[in-house]
Amino acid sequence: MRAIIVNSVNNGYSNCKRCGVRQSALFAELLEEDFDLLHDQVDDLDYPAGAVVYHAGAHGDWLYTLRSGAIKLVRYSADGSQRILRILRPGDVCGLEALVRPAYDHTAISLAPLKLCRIPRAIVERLNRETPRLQKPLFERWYAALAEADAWLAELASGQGDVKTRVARLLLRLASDDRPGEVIRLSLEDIGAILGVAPESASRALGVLRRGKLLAQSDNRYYWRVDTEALAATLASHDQAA
Amino acid sequence: MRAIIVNSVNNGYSNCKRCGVRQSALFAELLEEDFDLLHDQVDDLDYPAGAVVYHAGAHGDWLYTLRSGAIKLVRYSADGSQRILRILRPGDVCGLEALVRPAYDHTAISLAPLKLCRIPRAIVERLNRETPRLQKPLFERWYAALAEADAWLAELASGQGDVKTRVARLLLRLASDDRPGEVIRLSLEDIGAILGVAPESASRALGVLRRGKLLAQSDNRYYWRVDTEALAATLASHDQAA
DNA sequence: CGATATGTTGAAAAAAGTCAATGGCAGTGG
DNA sequence: CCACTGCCATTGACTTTTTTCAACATATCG
Repeated sequence: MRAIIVNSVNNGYSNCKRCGVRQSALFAELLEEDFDLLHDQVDDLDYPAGAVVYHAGAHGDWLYTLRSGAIKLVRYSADGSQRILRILRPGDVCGLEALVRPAYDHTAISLAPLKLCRIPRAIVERLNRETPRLQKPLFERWYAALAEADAWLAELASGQGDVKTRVARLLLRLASDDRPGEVIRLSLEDIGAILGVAPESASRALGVLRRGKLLAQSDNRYYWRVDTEALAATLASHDQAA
Repeated sequence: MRAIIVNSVNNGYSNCKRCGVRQSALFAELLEEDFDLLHDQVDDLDYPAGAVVYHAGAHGDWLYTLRSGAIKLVRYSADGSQRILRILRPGDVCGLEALVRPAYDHTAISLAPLKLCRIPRAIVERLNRETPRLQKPLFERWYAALAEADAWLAELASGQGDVKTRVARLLLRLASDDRPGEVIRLSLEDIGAILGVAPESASRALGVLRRGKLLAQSDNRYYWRVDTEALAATLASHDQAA
């Protein structure tokens, strides 16, 4: 579980330029010349499910872009309870705070087998110093993280409906174009750590969705099959009523 | 209430350079020469309590730095309910998203009479283009907003204790060195919109704090008097027990 | 194939929400 | 200056939701 597998040390020129997530990722606007700086510096990593990419408090030496899988960002309280602050999906960047603070703020744990690119912080800083083209994507990333946090506060926190509707909203929010009809599978404990509810309550909410044919097992053990449209419709009518 | 009072159009050179919140604000690291760009562009505004600084969806033409008072950032749901996503205090920057999106994400409303500086977005963008010195403070601001959102998710959201402890944590988090022993006074409805609880529940929680001498009226109608140390101690022992 | 994790379900207890009545304060207008 | 009005806060009684605890089922992994 703690093993990390380094697939290959690529040269940035050939791999990053062609990377599938490049459009949505950090290096979308770089030019040919800029990629020379990445040469041999970006590593391509695989992690199994449940692996820790980094711990809160660890020295922030790398930024990561997620190519496939999903990551939970966790914060542990003094009393040992945990809270999940965000779920990252392909295209997202992880560890941005390394650009501003010496250490990571959260613990990053994989929810499914990961493919990610590990970029030394120093390289990002240098690129950012030497070309103006990295700044906009970086601002976009900061904004994306903040917008996601705001959405969780506004939609998922308590007072925004009963547990059942909040679980439904969470599933809908986790849906991505990346895997249509599929949503990353969360443990009851994880749902609890996102919504601030007891795992039993999460179980009951999922039960209702399953019975309503809105949720089912997927072929892939790390994902659920979700009827996104029907779910959205249910939520819309529910909101209307309220 | 909708009136805004423009105190004075200063010239950036003389006023911004000497501004009390400059150290913690956007322009901390600028040099003499950079201030020439600010000349006559930064306005000094006063708002009464309860005034709207900008509406969600409005064109994001300005960034604001808060010099005194407090601002709530509000998001309204489809059903008319509101959620408060952050409370800004002196030194904070407001409307950062204007650098990345055409419109503001939240509605900004004053909780007490405000003094703030209004900076045209274009000026910030230009300064940022022409000097590398603005980038770090901007990154810091993005990070500060995100760190605050994370803290609210982790400490204030449901599942992190009963209403009473969450209200206590909120008060503690709103305390600032700016006004030692004082905390911005929130209406019960606002506390509800932050914590996702009913105003009546907030009232009962405040009642307990008042009876424990941890909370009292202040001379200033817009603030509470809070025994910060005692409050922190109460919370610490409570956490320990749990 | 058993052992441990994780998920499900029921019943009781606790927390918070709702509803309604009351009280207090601020600002308004006689 | 006082009474009136409207808004916000407080409090109690009752209802609903959610948690908790416990038992049981199911799946996963060695």
